[in-house]
Amino acid sequence: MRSPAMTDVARLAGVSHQTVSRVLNGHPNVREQTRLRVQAAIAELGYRPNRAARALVTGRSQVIGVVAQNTTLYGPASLLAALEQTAAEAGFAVSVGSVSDLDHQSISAAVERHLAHRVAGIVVIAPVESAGEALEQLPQDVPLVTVDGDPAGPIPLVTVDQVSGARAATQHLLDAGHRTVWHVSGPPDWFDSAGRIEGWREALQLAGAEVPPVVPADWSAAAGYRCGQMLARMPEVTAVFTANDHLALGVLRALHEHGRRVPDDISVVGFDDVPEAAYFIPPLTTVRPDFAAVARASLDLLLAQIESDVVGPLRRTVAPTLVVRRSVGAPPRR
Amino acid sequence: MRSPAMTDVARLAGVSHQTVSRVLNGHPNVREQTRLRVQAAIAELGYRPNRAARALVTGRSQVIGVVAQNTTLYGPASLLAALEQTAAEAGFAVSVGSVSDLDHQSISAAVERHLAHRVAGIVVIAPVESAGEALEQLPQDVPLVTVDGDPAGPIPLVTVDQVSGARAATQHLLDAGHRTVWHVSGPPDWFDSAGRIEGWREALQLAGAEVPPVVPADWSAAAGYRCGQMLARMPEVTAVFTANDHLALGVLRALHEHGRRVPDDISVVGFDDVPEAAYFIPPLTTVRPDFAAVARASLDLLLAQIESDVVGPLRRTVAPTLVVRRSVGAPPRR
DNA sequence: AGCATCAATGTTAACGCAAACACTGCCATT
DNA sequence: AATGGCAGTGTTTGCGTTAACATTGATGCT
Repeated sequence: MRSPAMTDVARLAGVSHQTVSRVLNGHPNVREQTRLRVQAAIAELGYRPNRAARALVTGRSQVIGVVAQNTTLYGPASLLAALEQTAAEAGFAVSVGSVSDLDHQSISAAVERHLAHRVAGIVVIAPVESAGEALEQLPQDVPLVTVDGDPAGPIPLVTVDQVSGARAATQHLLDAGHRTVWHVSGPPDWFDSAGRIEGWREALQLAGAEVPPVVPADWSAAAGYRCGQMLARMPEVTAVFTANDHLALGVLRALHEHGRRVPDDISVVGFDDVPEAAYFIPPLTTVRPDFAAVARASLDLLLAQIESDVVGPLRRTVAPTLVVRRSVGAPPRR
Repeated sequence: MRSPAMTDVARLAGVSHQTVSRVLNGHPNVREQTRLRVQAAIAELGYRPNRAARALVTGRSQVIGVVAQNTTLYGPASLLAALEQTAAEAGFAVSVGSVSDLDHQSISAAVERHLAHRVAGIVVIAPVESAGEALEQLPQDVPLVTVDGDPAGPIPLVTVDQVSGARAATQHLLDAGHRTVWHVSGPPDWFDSAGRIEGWREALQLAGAEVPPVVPADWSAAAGYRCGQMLARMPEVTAVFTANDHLALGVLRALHEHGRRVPDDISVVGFDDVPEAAYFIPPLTTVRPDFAAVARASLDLLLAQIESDVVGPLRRTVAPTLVVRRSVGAPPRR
């Protein structure tokens, strides 16, 4: 028994399938009484429009493709969830296309998979340079938005304001009385890392503070732990801003093992506000990006392109907020 | 300029569109020379088959729908990522359908959204009773697999062996010399919670140990912290098994604040092995579920149904492994 | 009254593809 | 030489939908 199609509904309601289509798509010129009859027939048959057929005839499906690398990380996972929810509210489904690397080939392959499905638009979470390059070379026949992509690139972009977030974090530490702030950074090829470094450096320079060398890491607690072990041995370090919360966690443990108390001896600030950051030892002061806002902005940009075919250097920035907890204090008296 | 269709390829290759179709779908009876000509034409035009058209004519798209509640949590996020990857390898795309609640209505709505797209199959991450009930009442015209669903239900199911994992965790604590083990559990309506409670209780009973009352919580570090504050005040508590790692994190902090050292005074074991568990203070002994294996099993079951229409009480269980770190030690001498 | 207008509805033609069926040679068998 | 089978290919049909166009009947205007 195949599922009912539009003609079945039409037959039951005593109208043509086209009228059913009009009811379904909210066209104006349908008599109220007819509309009700059709809707009753739809309900009675449990009819559900076939999106594939609609996609075929309109050339676009009501699906948005998302390309991301590692949806296990807190940031991407949150973003994906927010995108899905926002898209659902706008009547779109979300199809995920994970990708092992953010190199040219993987990105193109993922995008083309989405293209084969005739998605209405694509959101690429493209935090590294190579991703941006890959996208620029893509056939531009589908609405595209990048998130956390290349701020200097030509592709419509939504991004968390890394710079202002990092600035706020650093300023917060300076305000507490620290002479300077060290920074444990994320992977060097991520734009997120670059932005956070930039904001940190700006805040220091603005305050006339010395700018220590960046301590390079990745996003993992493991790397944070390694860097923390080093920082713990340097008595002049009294304040650390890490590029994310997991790095902070690693740093916290290293400091703890070396007997350096937080915040009494060293203050620490993270980035992301993962849900458990409030339960680190001590509770972590951190910067919270608004993923829902990023998702909304991305969809806005995408829908704007879908509906009006304007492709321009669209850009949207979402400001994060500082969440103050107990991991920051005054520097120790010398 | 619309994108090329099969007929365009056919014209260029000097064959009929049907031959192009045969080449695309790997049908045998095509001369090698013809195949090459067609493939050359495909490459030249940059032709890409229209999945929507294929879905229309075959009645099934090469898409698998996933229904999940909160893909921000580590477990669901990992599972989703693993599913996506496994599905991609089998030539399927994954469409996500998040759901705010796991009640009847939300689940049905999400499933029906997927049905409208004529997905080939649906994976429901359905860890609570109400989800199972909703699914049983659904029209059974699409292959369906639940993950972490009702072990007693009639729907094909893949599940992490919560019981054996919890048993191993508890046994590990008993082996370290503890007289008994306390358990901080997850939300009471989750099957995961129930399974972990069951395994914990089994291990205690098998060892002839006293079974303390379950300490009820949810999955959050906040709840873990609250329970930890209580447990910290009870001198007889020397070993705690928490239903997940974030609970353990909260417990660890509460214990730390009360001056109870881990593992010297109290031992703690978690569940999930989140990436940062190794950097808790101290590094957390925990149970690691194999999400990739769960994803593979789910897809196996789904593809089996898709290909052969066998719907039976299929069931697959994936055993987790204990990861030993430093949060477990011998109980303090009295 | 006659005609234009317009709302409400129906009819037809795509969209791109795969399945069913039909056709064409060629080869092996009788 | 006639027959049958079969590999290789083409033709036709229909999937469920929307868009474009066609039709109908009622209304308002001159």
